[in-house]
Amino acid sequence: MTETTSRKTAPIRVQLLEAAEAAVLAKGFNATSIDELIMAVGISKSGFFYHFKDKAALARALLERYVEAENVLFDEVSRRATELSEDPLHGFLVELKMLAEVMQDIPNGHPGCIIASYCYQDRLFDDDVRQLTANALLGWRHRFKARLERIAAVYPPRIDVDLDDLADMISALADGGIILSKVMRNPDLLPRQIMLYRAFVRAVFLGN
Amino acid sequence: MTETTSRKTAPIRVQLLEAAEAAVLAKGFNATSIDELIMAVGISKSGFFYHFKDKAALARALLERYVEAENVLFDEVSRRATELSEDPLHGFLVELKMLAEVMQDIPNGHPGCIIASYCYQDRLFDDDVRQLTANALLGWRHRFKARLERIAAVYPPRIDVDLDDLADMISALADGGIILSKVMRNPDLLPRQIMLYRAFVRAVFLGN
DNA sequence: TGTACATCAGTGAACGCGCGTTCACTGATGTAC
DNA sequence: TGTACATCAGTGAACGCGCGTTCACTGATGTAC
Repeated sequence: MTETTSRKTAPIRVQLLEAAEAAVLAKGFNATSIDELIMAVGISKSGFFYHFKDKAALARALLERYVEAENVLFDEVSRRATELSEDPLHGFLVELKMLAEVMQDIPNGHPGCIIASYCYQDRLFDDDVRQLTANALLGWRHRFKARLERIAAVYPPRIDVDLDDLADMISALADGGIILSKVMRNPDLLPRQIMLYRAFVRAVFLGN
Repeated sequence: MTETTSRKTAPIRVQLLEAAEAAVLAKGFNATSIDELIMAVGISKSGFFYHFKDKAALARALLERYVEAENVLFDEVSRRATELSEDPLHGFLVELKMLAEVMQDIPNGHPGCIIASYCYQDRLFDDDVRQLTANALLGWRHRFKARLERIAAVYPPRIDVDLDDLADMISALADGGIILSKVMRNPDLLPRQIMLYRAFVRAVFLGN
């Protein structure tokens, strides 16, 4: 009954994290006050400190929740894509298309990447948090590199590229595409960049 | 005698902007206090308000200075590259190589993009500032699209891509590459992403 | 079934400090005549 | 060359408000015996 879509009221702690995520992505961590979060959720200030020992604990919980959710999303899309195709290249191309569609379908565009936000405020956080962000990006590099290597074993690359770089490129284009979309107020720009990445992958392994 | 390399002490206003830029890229705008800037520069708080009517004026000046500097850099690299080659495609490939080298040569890696930073804190700023960031990205789209169109006139694209998207891709990869480099603490990641973009452009117009 | 205690999920009031901003002032340099 | 005034580039003290954090407390639910 604990739905991920959280029909009806989610636990206070989760409500706090949801309010915090939106605020942090819009104003940054420092400008996000505990006061505004408790007002949004309807508890007292001391109630906040029951759930988080201090503001730094909120920062860490927010990051962990975000990374976990992204990993679940990637797992899900990857699973659906590999079900549809035996061939590693075509499976990956399907996966990228699905990823673009997921981004396309977010009502007001992707709300933003907590890692990118934290990266531009990293002096506010301890090394613990910095390590978590680096590990998240490393994880995505490994995830996509593994897929690229399975492709390269079947389709020898037509273009000389480093597979680590090509794996990182998807993180770079996601973060960069989110920024494009947000700044230009055009949600399409992110999925379009992902489709461009797909065209590149196709060119690398298929030659067109 | 007013050197852009600013040997010997720059004007106080410029010193304030330099201190502010470093602080904003490390902690965000809200967490950057006027106190720390005046301590870095050695003036009193009222001295700050002589140069900027309020903190919002600092935000705007910082952004304008950053966009201007980037445009100067792009102009410079573009000029040097077109001098070296008549052919639009080879000129652009040289330009991208130079851009990667410039990024490579920054001592501790690229310090960060003010536009990306502001994008993740945009509720802190007025529409004036938001318009400036959008216009900067639009300018870069037009700049690179013009180059791509001149290439496409000579080298019909082998891969079906939208030239607006391909032009935007360089902004996306720059912003995304900066984030990769900062989070993973590896300055090479940004220039490597730019070289990957170069490989893609080559594939689009040359087929390999 | 009743009593004692523990845990959970908070409340309410107070704190001190850092922040952006204002205001009246100042000493050095530039300009008009 | 001397005087009057204006501008430039700041100083110093005070302000009030918002922030994160602490502390003693509480009422509802769960568990042991």
